[in-house]
Amino acid sequence: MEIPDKEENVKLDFIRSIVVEDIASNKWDGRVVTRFPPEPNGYLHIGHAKSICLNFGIAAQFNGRCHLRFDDTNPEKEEQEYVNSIIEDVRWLGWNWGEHLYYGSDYFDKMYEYAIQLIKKGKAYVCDLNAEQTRQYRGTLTQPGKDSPYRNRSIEENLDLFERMKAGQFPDGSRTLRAKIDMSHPNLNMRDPVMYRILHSSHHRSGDKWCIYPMYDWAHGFEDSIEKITHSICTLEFENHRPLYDWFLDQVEAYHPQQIEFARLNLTFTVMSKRKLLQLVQEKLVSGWDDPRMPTISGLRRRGYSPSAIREFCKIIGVNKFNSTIDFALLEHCLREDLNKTSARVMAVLKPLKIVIDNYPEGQVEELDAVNNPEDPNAGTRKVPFTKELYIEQEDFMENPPKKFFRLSPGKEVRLRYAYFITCNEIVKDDAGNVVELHCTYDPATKGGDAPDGRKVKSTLHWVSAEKAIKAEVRLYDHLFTKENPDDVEEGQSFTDNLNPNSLEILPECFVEPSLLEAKPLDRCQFERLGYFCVDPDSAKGKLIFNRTVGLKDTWAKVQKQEQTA
RNA sequence: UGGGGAAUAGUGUAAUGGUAGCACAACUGACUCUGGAUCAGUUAGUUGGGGUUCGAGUCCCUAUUCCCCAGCCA
Repeated sequence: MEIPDKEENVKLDFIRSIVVEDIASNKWDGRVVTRFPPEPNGYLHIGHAKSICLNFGIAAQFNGRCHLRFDDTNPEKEEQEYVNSIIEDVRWLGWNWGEHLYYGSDYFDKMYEYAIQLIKKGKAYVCDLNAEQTRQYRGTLTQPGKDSPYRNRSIEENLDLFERMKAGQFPDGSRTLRAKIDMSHPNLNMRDPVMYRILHSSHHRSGDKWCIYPMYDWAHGFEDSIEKITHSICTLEFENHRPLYDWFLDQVEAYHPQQIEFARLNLTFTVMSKRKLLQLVQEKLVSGWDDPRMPTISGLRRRGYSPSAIREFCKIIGVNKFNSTIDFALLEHCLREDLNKTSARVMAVLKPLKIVIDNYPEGQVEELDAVNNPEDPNAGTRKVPFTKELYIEQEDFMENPPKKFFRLSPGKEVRLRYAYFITCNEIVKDDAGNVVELHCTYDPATKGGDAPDGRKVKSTLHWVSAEKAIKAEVRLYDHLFTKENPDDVEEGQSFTDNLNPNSLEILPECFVEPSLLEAKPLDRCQFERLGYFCVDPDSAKGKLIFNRTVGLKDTWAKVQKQEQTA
């Protein structure tokens, strides 16, 4: 497993500043305890990574600890599959919670005791209003609510009714336990919020033990409290809930962590809500939660992202209290920066064009030395076989090249990387006029790629031996959505209308150099001049499949684009 | 029109009353056996209006804009 970098040098964002102050004032006896509390109702995505890196990062930086806690208070949406994936993803990102793996559902008994306590204080009551009535009684943003007719039941009656709710004597939705706060409070969350609802639903952990389940507001503070969390970090939309968080904890005089809210991550060209990601999966608009186009951790992993690239990204985007949308290019920048340092280089040809070296001996095979990673001398070298018939990239040849095209064209000399200078002499076309084969000559004196006479070429091409190369499938990806903001839709449309029809391009007939024969799923490498690639888990013995993680920066593509628009 | 938050280059993010800095993006150029990488450089910013102050992105007032809240979801 990759180990996260030292967290010591992380700049002090507003949350870390609070932590530093609290340590200085000894507010929590010097303790720093954070938690990452996902609900297991979906797969984790890059937005969660921001929260994970924040919480685990703070713990690492300040000698504290961070708990992984499943906030599993709604059995209707939660599944073990999600628990498993979340554990895998957080671990893959490189974080370690030690023995501190918890489940909110493990605290249900304690929460129930607290509820009894609140009823006994006259601060909670069983309400017989149904969901619709409850909404009507709540009032609106500008109008106060009305007290429930059941608001003033006696403590004894409430105790009895709540006991019978727990015992399963009432059907779903027939009653709730509510906090007695203030139906005219300007913050709607304080208008007698529901603490428990009746749900005869089997829980992924507690099974059928309970048929009443705590609501988030009631449960979350106690989960934090029981675990002696110091800084309970959550996203902005919970700001309105903080008064309730505080109220509940204070009513029962429980240990009281500090809730701090920060802005969730938004990224261009993608959606980040679990609901929408679920929809993409359920409607089969992607191949699954781990589709390489998904912003999920599992999707990014399969795409070839490295944990350290994601961590670096989370580190540099900062933490704040206002909504912002990060340019996807920044994520890709972090990716390339990491992959450039760590990826072994290999040669692969995606759209092959056969070339024949006319003056190269028939049947001869030369094993040429190639550098594995120019950024890392320790990565060593490997042998690449050179033969009379080769493949180069179709895009690397043009019959009638424009001025700025440096690659192969009739009469032009280029270098084949680590091999020889070659010159194109003859073009073979099919009946339709497509170039299907090139005849070239090589200069034996340029073996290894340097001309003894000091002559220069403008371009170096990648290539593979037609006889020795391995066939492979390559999957190219583009943004899943065509718009920077996929939610930018016409009236009546949905974000799925902005799906990019060209987000996946499958190239079934590619060739990679033979050193890749033993490549295993999730192995990463750079295809020289093309980009970073990763072996897809769909690969089987004898059938290699590569995902393009991200392309290399391509100034030629930029030049082409400029000329098109000019 | 209730309450809670927030506004710094195109995008992010620093500056905690004292020269508005950094990154990404874009654009130049150098170098290169990856048109990669690397290096050098350019463009570009404090939401508006008042006030306090020797001095304001920062403090005060005011206006504007944006986000969140009316689940028995989290």
